[in-house]
Amino acid sequence: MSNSSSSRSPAAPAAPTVIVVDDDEQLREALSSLFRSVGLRVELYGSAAELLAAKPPAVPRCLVLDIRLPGVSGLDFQSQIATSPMNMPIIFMTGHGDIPMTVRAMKAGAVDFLTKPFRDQDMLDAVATALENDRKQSEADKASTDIRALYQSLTAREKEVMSLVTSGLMNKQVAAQINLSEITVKIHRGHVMRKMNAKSLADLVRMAETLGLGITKA
Amino acid sequence: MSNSSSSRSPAAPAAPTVIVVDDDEQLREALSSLFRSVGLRVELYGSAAELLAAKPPAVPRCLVLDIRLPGVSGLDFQSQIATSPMNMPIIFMTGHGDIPMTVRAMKAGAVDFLTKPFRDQDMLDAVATALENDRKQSEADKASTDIRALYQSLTAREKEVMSLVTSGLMNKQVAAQINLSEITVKIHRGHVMRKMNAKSLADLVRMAETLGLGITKA
DNA sequence: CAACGGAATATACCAAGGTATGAAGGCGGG
DNA sequence: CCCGCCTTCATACCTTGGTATATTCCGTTG
Repeated sequence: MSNSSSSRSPAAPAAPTVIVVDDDEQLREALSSLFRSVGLRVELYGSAAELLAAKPPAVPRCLVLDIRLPGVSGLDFQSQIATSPMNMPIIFMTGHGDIPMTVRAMKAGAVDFLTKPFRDQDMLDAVATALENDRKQSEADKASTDIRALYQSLTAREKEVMSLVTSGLMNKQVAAQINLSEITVKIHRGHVMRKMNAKSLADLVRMAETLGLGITKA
Repeated sequence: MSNSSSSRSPAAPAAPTVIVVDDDEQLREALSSLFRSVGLRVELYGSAAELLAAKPPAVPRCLVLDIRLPGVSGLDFQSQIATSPMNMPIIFMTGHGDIPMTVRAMKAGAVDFLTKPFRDQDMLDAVATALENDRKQSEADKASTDIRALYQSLTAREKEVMSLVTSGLMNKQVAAQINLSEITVKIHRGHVMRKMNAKSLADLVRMAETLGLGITKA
């Protein structure tokens, strides 16, 4: 069992994937072999539309994209993807780019912007950075999403109590604030702790921070 | 002309300042009048060295800088300033820039990278963004610095107790962890609350977050 | 050396947090 | 209509947090 061929283990980290979108098939193939040579998975597409039609791979992944694409431009595609669930780090390539284009891409969060011809190592460095960013991002997203799900399982009152408690008020102060008896606040508070799966008040405060609670009504 | 010369009010928000560094005097003057026309303070320098010799103005402020400067390059100056106490947002200008230069500047956090000739409005927009960034940044810095100062006033034991308490442990658990009696932990804890000026445990937890406590020894 | 502050501990007391049991009213869905 | 859920509150009891007072030990500094 020195793991070789069959890798259907559920806890497998899933090989990092690079998605290449370029209308030049030769370049696609060259990039594909470059990336595979360092152990990365690769998906190739000739246009943005093809990519959108496909199912996005598991994280970590990133996009390597020519700024000039058939159909939408690379920059437009960047803004499009940024607000979609398959948001991922982007590395641009260009043959005839200009500075304003570069600035726009970088402002919108591109990891790098390489001019053709580029050195293989520059591309690999950019991809490594992008994949690491994606890993971190999806990790943070998951934590945030999980907490948000728990939070949504709270009733309106419970959310209210959680907000006040995590802002540092004592039970009696919370009670006065929302016109309840202290004992009722304690009950809600207990429910909040259980439902949020918080093992301590410190825990709950950190969750409230992640949720952005308390900033809301300032 | 209601308020012109004498503005020595202590709580004054201090006019936002744009610092221009360019070896072309004509351009300096043009930018100066542009910025003053929208009510901004301006400081003009012919080189990076001149700026470094001067006393940096109060926030909010930002730097407008030609990429090609006498002496150090704009990019080198950027890395230099980034780690210095007078760190501030930078907007680059260039007559003969290229894409790799642009990418490097943007990766290093430049707010914008304008090619000469640029439209006045583009410059003003960039400056407005930069000043807003600087305001936010210095606000966050100040909060963090204040908390760090309070934290440094704690004794070694108190720091230890603060770390464990904000990680969610009960007094008795803290006591067991560092081999103390519970009563002693309570005393240290009380000292921590007073010294850190925390009005509640929630407060203290948030401060610990700002300090990056608990991540340290995982 | 003496004084001082940090650290540790104990006893005692009070305030606050937390849970269990019981009970009551409102409101929506089967 | 009845059941379940949310909400509210009370009494009782126990745990935990927080403070005060007092004592001891240690190391540094005037």
